[in-house]
Amino acid sequence: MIAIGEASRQSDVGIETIRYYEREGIVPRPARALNNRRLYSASDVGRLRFLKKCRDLGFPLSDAKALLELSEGSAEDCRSVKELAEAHIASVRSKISELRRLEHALSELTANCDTGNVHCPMLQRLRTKDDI
Amino acid sequence: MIAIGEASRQSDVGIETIRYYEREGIVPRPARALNNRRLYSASDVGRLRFLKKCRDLGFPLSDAKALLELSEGSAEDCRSVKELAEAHIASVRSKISELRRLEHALSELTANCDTGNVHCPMLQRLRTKDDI
DNA sequence: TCTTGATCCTGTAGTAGCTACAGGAGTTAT
DNA sequence: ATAACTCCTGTAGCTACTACAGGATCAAGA
Repeated sequence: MIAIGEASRQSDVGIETIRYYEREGIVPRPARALNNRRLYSASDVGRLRFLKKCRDLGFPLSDAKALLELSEGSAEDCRSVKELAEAHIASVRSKISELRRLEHALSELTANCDTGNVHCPMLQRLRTKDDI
Repeated sequence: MIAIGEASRQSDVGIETIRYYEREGIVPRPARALNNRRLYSASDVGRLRFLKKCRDLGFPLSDAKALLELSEGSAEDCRSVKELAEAHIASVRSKISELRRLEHALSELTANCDTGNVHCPMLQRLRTKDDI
């Protein structure tokens, strides 16, 4: 059993974040030493690492929590995992295309930008153009 | 001079958002009628529309505020506009590549997902794999 | 033994950019 | 007169942390 600082180091999840996950009920409350300090087991650290990977993959915390529960459940509900993952992939793809649209619009807007202009073409279009 | 509801309709900025912009000092405080209701001029609406376009382009509100100020300033500082825009384009591009990395990782993780699996391969990899 | 520095505790507030109330007052149409 | 609408202020909620404040405890060295 290790203290929170060591659990943080082993899982690469910040100390404050660990306590936050506990407050939010994402991870179970850990054991406590006689001096009231939190004590983490290997499987506690495993949960934190699991959550870290989910978050690194961009899953919202609620999904990460659900995935963790699926992972701990008796029957591994592969279908639910797949649904969560595919919904997330879809949202990632839609973010990508939205950002590409932005990139395109911004490139167009700044195309005529030259530092010597008296009237800034980008500002003019932001003032007047109806569609971006 | 129009009321806030009409200004909201004309600018496509929500009523609560307009009041929020006022609180935050993004737009100047509008005139008030004798009954204390806000009154917006055509240029007030113009400012809101300008901000809306900046936000739609993904500029953070602080940038939108700066661009609005540049747009209202006496000398149009095209160089500053260009700097803001290019920094923003860079951040959009970096978000895109991060999301593409995620998309790739997620596709790999779900590649072996099939609803009939007894052990979910994605969960297994989330539990064990060190690098995502 | 004393002290120093590291670690831990709880609880609260801040971040971005809104959005959604509550509770009340005034306006407009029938 | 009454109902439905719009407006007002002020506060709280959203995501997922992060950063304190103010205090307790612990380990190691002089």
